[in-house]
Amino acid sequence: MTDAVRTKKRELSVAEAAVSDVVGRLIEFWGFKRNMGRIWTVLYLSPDALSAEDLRDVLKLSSGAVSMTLSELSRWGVVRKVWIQGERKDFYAAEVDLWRMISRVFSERERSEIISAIRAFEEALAVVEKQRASSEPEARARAELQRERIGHLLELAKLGKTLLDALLSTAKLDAEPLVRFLLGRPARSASEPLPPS
Amino acid sequence: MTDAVRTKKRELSVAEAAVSDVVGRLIEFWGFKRNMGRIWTVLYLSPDALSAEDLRDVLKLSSGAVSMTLSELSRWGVVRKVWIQGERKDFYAAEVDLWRMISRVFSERERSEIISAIRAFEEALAVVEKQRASSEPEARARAELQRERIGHLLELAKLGKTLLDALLSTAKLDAEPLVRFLLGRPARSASEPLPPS
DNA sequence: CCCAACCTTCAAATAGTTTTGAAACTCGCG
DNA sequence: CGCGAGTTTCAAAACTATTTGAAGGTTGGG
Repeated sequence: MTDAVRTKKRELSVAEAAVSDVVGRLIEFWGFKRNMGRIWTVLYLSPDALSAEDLRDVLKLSSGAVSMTLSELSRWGVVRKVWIQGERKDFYAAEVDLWRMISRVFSERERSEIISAIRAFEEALAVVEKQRASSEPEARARAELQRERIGHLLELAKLGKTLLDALLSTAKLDAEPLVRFLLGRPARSASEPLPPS
Repeated sequence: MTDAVRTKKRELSVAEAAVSDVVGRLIEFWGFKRNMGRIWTVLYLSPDALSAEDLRDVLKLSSGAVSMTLSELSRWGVVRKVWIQGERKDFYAAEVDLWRMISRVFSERERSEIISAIRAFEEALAVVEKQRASSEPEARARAELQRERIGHLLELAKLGKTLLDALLSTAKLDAEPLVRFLLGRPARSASEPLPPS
C-alpha cells in the first residue's frame, strides 16, 4: 500500500466503528480496558498493518495511550509488530486466530485467578478443620457448617478449573470436538440423554 | 439464637475473613463489587441469618453501603430476607445453592451481553455486505475481508452463547452431564483425578 | 556526531466508581 | 398522631483507573 493510500484513510467506516465499539465493551466487561478491544478490532478489520499514528488518528487517542495500549496488547500476544520495507515507523497487526487469542488469555489470566482461589479455599478449609477440634459445641457446629460450605466453594472452583483446562486443551489442538459437542446438543433442556462424544 | 449470643460475635474468624476476601476478589474480577462478594460470603458462612447491622460491624462498612449492597444482592437473587420471630430488624441469608446462583447470574448478565454483541455483529455484517456491492476494487476487497472477519467474530459469539445455554440448561436440572463430559476428557495438562460429585 | 522521526514514560489531569454519613423515610406501637 | 428503631436514599468525598501531553529516550540516515 502506498503512502498516498495509507494516509488517505483517517476515519472509521460505520461498520468498523460499530464493531470496535462492541468488542471494546465486551472486552471491558471481561476486565480489560476498552481501548484494548477497540485497537485490536481496528487492526483486525484492517487489510494492512497500521502505525501507531494511524490508530491515534482514527480512534482519537493520545499517542501515549496508543503506545501503552499496544504494548499491553503485545504482552497478551494479541497484536504483533510488523516490519514494513522502507518504513521507519512500526506497524501493527492483530492476531487473527481467535481461538489462539482466547486460550492465551484464559490460560494466563483466568487460570491463575482460579488457582489462587483454590489455594485460598484449601487453606481456609485447613483452618476450620483445626477449629473443629474445639470443644465448645457452638464453635464446633459452626466449624462443621463452614467446612461443608467452603468445601462446596472449593469444589466449584475446581470444576471451573477443569472446565477451563478442557477448553484450553481443546482450543490448543483443535476446536472441533467441543464445538461439535455443543452444537450437537443445542440449548434445549439438554440434560437427559448424553450422546457419547 | 439469642440476642446474647448474636451480639457477641462482632468479628470474623481468620477463615471467614480469608474466604470472604477471596470471593470478593473473584467476584470483582468477574465484574461485581467486591463488597457484594464479601457480604454474600459472610452470610454464606454464617449458621444464622444476619442483620444489616451485623454485617456493617463485621465488615466495617457504612450502613448505607450495606443497605445498597444487600438490595443489589437481592436483585440478583443471591441473598434473601429472613423473618425472625420477635425481631424488628430484617435478617438476611445467602442463597446456598451455588449452581442456582451461577445460572441466574449467567442468564441475566452474560447472556444479555452476548446477545447484544451478536445483534451488533449481524448489523455490521449487513452494512459491509452493502459496501461489497461497491464498484471500486479497493473498497470491495476491504469489505470482503471485513465480511469474513466480522463473520468469525459472530461465529465466536454464537458459540459463546451456545456454551452458556448448555451450561444454563445443564445447571437448571442437573449439573452432572456436562460435568461428566468434561471430566471424561480431562485436560491433559490437568493434574489429578477429579473429585466424584 | 547530529538531526529528525518515532516511540515510551510518567506526573498530572480527568473520568469513573464506590463509599460515606446524615437526612428523609417507613412502619408498628402506644 | 408522634415516637423511635430500622432502613433507604443521595450528594459529596474518597478512591481507582484511565488518559493526556510534554519531556526524554532511541534509532537510522546524512
